[in-house]
Amino acid sequence: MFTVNSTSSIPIYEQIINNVKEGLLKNLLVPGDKLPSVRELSKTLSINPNTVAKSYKELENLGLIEVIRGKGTFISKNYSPEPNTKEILALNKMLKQIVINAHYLKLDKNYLIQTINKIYDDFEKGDLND
Amino acid sequence: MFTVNSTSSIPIYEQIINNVKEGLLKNLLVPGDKLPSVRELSKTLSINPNTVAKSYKELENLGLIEVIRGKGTFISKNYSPEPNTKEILALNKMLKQIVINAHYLKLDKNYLIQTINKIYDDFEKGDLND
Amino acid sequence: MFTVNSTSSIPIYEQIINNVKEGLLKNLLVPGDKLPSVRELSKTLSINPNTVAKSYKELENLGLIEVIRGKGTFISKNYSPEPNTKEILALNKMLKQIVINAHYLKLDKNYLIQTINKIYDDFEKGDLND
Amino acid sequence: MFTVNSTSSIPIYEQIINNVKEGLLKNLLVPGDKLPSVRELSKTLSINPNTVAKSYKELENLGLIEVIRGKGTFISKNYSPEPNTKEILALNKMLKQIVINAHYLKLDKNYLIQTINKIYDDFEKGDLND
DNA sequence: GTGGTCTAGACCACA
DNA sequence: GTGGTCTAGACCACA
Repeated sequence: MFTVNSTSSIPIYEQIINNVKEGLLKNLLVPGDKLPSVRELSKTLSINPNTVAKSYKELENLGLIEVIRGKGTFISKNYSPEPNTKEILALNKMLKQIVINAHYLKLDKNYLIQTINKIYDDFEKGDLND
Repeated sequence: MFTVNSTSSIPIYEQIINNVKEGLLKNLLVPGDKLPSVRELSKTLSINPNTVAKSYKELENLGLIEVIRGKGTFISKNYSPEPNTKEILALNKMLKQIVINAHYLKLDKNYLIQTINKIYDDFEKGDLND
Repeated sequence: MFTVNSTSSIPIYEQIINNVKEGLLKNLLVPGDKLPSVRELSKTLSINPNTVAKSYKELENLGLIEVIRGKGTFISKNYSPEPNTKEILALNKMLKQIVINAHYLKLDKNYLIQTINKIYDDFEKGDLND
Repeated sequence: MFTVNSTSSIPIYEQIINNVKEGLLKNLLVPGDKLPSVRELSKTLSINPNTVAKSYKELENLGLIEVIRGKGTFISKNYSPEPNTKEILALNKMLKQIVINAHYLKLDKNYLIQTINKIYDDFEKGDLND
């Protein structure tokens, strides 16, 4: 469930954040679940513990996970984002950017909507391919 | 039509590329249009000429613009992307990432589709607000 | 009267110390009162006995509680802090830090004084909410 | 204006954050001011650049400073906290904690209010002692 | 020159 | 054993 690609242009610590978000979507992670410890995950992924720690810190800032000192790191139980938060605005900007890019690639609205439908279908079918 | 934000996390040179793509979507730019010169645009935006040059270089690589020596830089007349190009795959990945982020923000498929519809509506109405 | 939050950034052993101090302010604890035993409290709060023991040790160092061997732990009867002790200096530093933080949050002196008045009012009314 | 104490129990990176907040209160820093670069400040304070970078990152998350890539770090021009933000709630909790500590140190409401008044007076007089 | 990312490794508080 | 802090130092994108 945790996989990172060190040659990607996306920083490793962001890939880990995405791994967790994706795990939530796929129900591989549910509130209360314990994440691997910083040291453990860094070994599994053959990366530096600091890099994992950075990911966990950001996930904590996002409110997605909670750290219990001396015990470990857990998926938050009561996570609920405020509407109109910075992140929702950021997501809207990303969508707008996608529309712009689609247009220049000669792809239209239907293409986008169909692709979104397909992505949701894949998740429901448990199709976990990248 | 060219606006950049130096504090954004998106590199300025990418913002310029986005400006051009957005101009195409809004029909502010059509094939054959002349772009401002590197020096001119760098003055207008108060940024380093190297940054503008980098944007134009990438736009040229993308096939979106053409440089005619001694005359200037123009929107390509015969631009048509290959299907299944790297960029379409990248766009699909961005869409998938958006679905993942939407889920963790408790936003569902309908929200995404409605937002996309809204973005297209805004562009059609000529509503150019950010 | 004893409540701890394992996800808080404040160590649990300090939260217990604060519980006792708060109990004194609210007159839930008065000199001579018996505190629960280390084992008892650790069970009630579902935390490690070592953590409770650490709290009691520090409260004893502060002079706030007294251990009577074989009988238990009690709120000190003759507690009176020396003026200008380390702790008073620490409290002054905290106040200064609060002033600095208030300013950067655009809150002024009146806000702080009103809030302090409100806190005292709440305690007098027996309003024990957090 | 930047001073850190490596023997303090407050992490160095937090001390730097406090330095900036304090500079704002004393008007040693005003919106638009450039902060020393990460490398520069790390040399001045004889600490590791990563530690300075961590401070700057958090100040950026707080919205107090803005990073302009390749140019440097600046005090935000349009900083205005949302009311009832997490930080204001945290400040209120700190105030409550101070009231509790004051009581156990036999200090009363008047002491706190007088001390706050004194702190503001000192800042107005330009008394920058710690 | 500027900040961002990452590795390697030490030491610490907390539970 | 758990995460938090810090140092030392490398490499990179951006302007």
